[in-house]
Amino acid sequence: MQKHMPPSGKGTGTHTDGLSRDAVLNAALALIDRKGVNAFSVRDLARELGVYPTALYWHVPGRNALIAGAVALALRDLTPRRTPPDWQAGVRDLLRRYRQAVRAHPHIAPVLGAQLVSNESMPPELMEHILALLVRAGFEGAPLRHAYNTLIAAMVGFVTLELAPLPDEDADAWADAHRQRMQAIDPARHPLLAREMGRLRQGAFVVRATSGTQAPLDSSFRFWTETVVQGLAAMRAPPSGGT
Amino acid sequence: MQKHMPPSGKGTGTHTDGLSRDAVLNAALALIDRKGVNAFSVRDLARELGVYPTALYWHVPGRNALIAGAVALALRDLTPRRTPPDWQAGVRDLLRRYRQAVRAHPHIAPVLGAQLVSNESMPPELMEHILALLVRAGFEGAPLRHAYNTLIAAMVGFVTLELAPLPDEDADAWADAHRQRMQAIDPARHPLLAREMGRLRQGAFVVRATSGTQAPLDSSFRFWTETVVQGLAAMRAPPSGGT
DNA sequence: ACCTGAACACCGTTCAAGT
DNA sequence: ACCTGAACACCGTTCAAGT
Repeated sequence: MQKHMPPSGKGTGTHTDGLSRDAVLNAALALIDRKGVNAFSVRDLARELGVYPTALYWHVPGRNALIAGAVALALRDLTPRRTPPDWQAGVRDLLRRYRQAVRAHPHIAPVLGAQLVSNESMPPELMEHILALLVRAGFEGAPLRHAYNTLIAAMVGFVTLELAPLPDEDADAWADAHRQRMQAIDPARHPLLAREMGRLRQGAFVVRATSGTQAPLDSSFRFWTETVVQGLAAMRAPPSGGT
Repeated sequence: MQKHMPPSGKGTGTHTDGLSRDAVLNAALALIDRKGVNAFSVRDLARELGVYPTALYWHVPGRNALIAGAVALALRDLTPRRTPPDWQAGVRDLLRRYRQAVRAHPHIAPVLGAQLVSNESMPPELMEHILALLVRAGFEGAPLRHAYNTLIAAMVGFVTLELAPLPDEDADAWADAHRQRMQAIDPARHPLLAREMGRLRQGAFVVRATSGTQAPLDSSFRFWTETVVQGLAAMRAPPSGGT
């Protein structure tokens, strides 16, 4: 019944020969950092560790768990130790820290966006911290849950898109083709798109031909952060009449 | 040089025997709807079409293109024909329509969140429409680009998380384990999380044990939408002094 | 307890060959 | 123009066996 249960923390610790769950996950994260999640394979990882592929199954239930564990490592030091009194500063700080953490391991971005729930990558301290910020902002009851969902979506959403991987097989070929496609936009049918093309090419989702890894969207990220902070501030009280 | 170029639209059209790029992509979307993107395989698709796997390569360059094309199909009728005069209503409508489109094909959510850029899934009409809304809201110059990025992230972000697939192998086993994990939260270390547990289990990211497919987060989505609208409204003018 | 080794049932994609 | 058919170089995971 009870498998995948390594030496229990204490014990051994003398020789670095044996694999250990931690060593495996660290190696997995390193490999993902180099090749991306899609190209990440159990067999590659085993090769890297000088071990038969099946040896890994002693420490970890399978490929998915390897990825989830690696992502958890990447988010380990994300949560701040204290909740700042100013909730708006706290939100800004949270978004900034999350972005920093993912930027250190850009290839995990797709997993965070798409499989957030299915792994235990998200530390409970982070969720507690988010709730604390929102309680300080004055949310309670049902709206607290909605604000919680909103803040998590805000934290993950922008960064997932910003760091989304471009096709890395024939990277240059794709980039050229994409640039042409964008330059070929018909100004008659899409006037605004054509007019703003110059600016959008600098760094706009879908239009850009580079990933956020190479060309960070710093000022758009700040804009995003302010939008969220202002929006949450406005949502604290029930909408005051009007249209 | 020029491959993957089917009959050119006109012509034939008499017999439904030959594959045609469109038939292939439609079948791909149907298969993805049933099995999810991860489990989607070229060989399965070929089997379904009663054809050798390699036959598909005549109509489409490879697996990635199959997925991108299928996603593009799912977003085909997303863009509204006209830009409403009220930009706030337009934003609400856009987010709602996007969510509806993805809810019709929930398994494409991960791809949209993570690979938005790399495929041509995003129709140019949609980008034009987004720009039109934001111009109506009063954005121009650099802020227009930032608002564009913000609105796209807002459109994609929440829905990607809401419809993120849970582990579907041992679904029930995972759900039970996850519920226990959440129930075991230590109230001493995570007081707010423990206190709000009852409400959060109903439908909060990371905490919930069901996907948005089965348990939609309707009211949180409305909250999200309002937050974005209010936030954008606040960002139209430069922040007016104050702390 | 931890790893080897063989085996199973798959993959995506290439290339040459058919019609 | 469009598809067959064989082949290549991979996968993740199982199970029994070793030590």
